Amino acid sequence: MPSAAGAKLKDVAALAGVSVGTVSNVLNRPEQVSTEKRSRVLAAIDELGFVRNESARSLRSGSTRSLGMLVLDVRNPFFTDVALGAENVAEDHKHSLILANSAEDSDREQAYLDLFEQQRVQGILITPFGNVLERLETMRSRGIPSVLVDRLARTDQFCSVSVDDVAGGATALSHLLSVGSVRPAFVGGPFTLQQVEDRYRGAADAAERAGIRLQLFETPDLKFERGRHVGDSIAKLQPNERPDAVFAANDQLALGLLQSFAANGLRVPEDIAIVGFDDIDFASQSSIPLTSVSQPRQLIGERAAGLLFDEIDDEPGHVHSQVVFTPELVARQSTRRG
Amino acid sequence: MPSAAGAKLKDVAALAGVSVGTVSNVLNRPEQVSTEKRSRVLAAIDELGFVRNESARSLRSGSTRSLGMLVLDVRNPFFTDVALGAENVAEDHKHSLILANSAEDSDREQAYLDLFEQQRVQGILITPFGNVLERLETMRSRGIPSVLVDRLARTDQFCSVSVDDVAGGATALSHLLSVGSVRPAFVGGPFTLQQVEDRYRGAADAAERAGIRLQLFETPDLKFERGRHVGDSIAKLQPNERPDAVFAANDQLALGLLQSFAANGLRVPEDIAIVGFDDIDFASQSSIPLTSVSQPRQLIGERAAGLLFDEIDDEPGHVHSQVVFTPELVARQSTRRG
DNA sequence: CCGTTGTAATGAATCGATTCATTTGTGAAC
DNA sequence: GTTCACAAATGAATCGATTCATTACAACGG
Repeated sequence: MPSAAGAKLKDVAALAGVSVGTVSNVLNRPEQVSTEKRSRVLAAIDELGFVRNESARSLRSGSTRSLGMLVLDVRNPFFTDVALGAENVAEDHKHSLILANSAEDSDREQAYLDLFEQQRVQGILITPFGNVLERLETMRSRGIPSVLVDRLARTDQFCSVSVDDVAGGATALSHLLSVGSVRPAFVGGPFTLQQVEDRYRGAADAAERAGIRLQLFETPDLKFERGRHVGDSIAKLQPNERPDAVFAANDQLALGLLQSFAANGLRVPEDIAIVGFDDIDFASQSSIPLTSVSQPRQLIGERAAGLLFDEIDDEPGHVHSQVVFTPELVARQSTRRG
Repeated sequence: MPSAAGAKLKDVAALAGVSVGTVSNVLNRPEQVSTEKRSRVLAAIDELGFVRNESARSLRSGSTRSLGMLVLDVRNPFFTDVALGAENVAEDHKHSLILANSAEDSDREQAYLDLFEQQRVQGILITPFGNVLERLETMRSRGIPSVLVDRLARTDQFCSVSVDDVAGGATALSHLLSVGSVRPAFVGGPFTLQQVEDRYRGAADAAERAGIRLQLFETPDLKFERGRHVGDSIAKLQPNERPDAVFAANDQLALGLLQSFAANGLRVPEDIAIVGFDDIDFASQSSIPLTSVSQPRQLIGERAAGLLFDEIDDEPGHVHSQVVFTPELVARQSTRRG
């Protein structure tokens, strides 16, 4: 249990009686070193408590063993799951993942991109918030590629991994119809969010195909509180003009509706059914388990990281690709047919 | 919008017509450079798109601008909140926080400590899982101090920031008594977890002081599913031998109980009241909002990071301190008195 | 015995920013 | 006019690991 402070490669070489080059080889290409010297070096490393200096390593070799990941909100379980998937892949490639939180703030987003650039990460996984695509392109031209996560690249300048929200919206609404809804409603907003727009469009189209009108309750955000608020106004409506089922643009909103309905004495699903979107853990853990549209979160992270490594490893021959997952519905009690 | 690839400090110096030392000064001590040269340098930096190489910087200067943080489970909202608090403080000190997930796995924990050591982080925030205290001490002796998070240091070798779980347990139980419980129960385990042990002891002592017996339902873990399972067996008991209130060791467990009781037709809080621990967001977002014992999560992270910087900045004179927060109860509908 | 081939090992040069001892320049003081 | 103080600027040395051209040596064939 040695505790010498700050041994460096040179010291190891001296103690083992070999050259610095040999020590470096033991660290990086152990198969090219004779068994005898290798074990002498390893013994010396152990005795001195030598830890290799990553700064020096990456300065000389020109490459860091790390990826940067920039998400909109670390507190959102969706993103931690995606990050988990990405981290697993990074680990397989012996890279580490630096997770950063733009917190839906353009300045922070820029600052973290600065940081990633300074740290010379090998690549970036990002759910863009502000207007950063142009910057990402110049970063790629300087050798730092990026992959868009949870956002379809409209250009073919990037790889992206996303989910087909239109299909998800259609699935959700079809499900409501299949359990007997004749007066469905959509709750969500703002429509400037592509995902809200897509989920609504999918649902509206599905309703139209069935010859049914989809009522709309537009909201300025997707938070729990907002759901409770909208829920209160829905509960106040006369039974004959009240929706018999709602599709909420995400689970937070859906949980808010659920709480409000419970507080207002509406029975779910008998009086009104609810389907959410994202299938966060708490959807299934609610008192009345929530039906939700599920996205393969870890898989999204894994594929994104996979694409990124493709581009890192094969820079010239790389062809950008857009991976789009189709979400699936998980039926639970909140839409159980009576 | 320049796109030259890989400009380095020397290039900037050449373009601005100054020495490399001056450019470095503009970057690090701008007040020591004349206004004229400073602006010439800044213009050159801009024109070349120069980004300083952090590896080279920290190799030469011997210090990185980063902290490592190692938590038990990034998917647990408790830890993301703590991390958020720590990150804010790190940002104030112009440091970045590298967040890693030991996932309650000793090997991963060791691997991340290796990584932190190689990256020469300035300090470490850690919720230890395996037996790492000894290693942390040798790391400190090599210049990397650490602070224990959500865990009271039993030695005075470390700073720590934690919560008084005994007091929290007592508060929870007193609350149940105050709303009229005469047959309370505790649900939680394993008792090898210090936190479970403490919360139970606090509750048991409070019950004893009131001359009331605290029933115990021990569990092998603290997960949602487990709560549902225990809830089912509690619901099967005869009304006269069934607890009239339960204190769950954490919110996951409490939510499981809640779901089970709802499914079994027990009314909360009329038939049985519930109090949880942690006050995660979803506690308040449940259909029946959950009373819970709340820990100042972000504050924990902030204080921990603060103590760490104290030690980093003032290595010789630093005295370790143990910060212990007292949690507080947030009463909601699940214990509303009838 | 010489030449060839291949494996191990060597160590000086290198990555790019920072540091610091030194030089240059300016103005004030005498 | 000389000295002194002080600010500004310089550039060579440096951090520590990696790289790669070179050397050392052994084995083998002819």
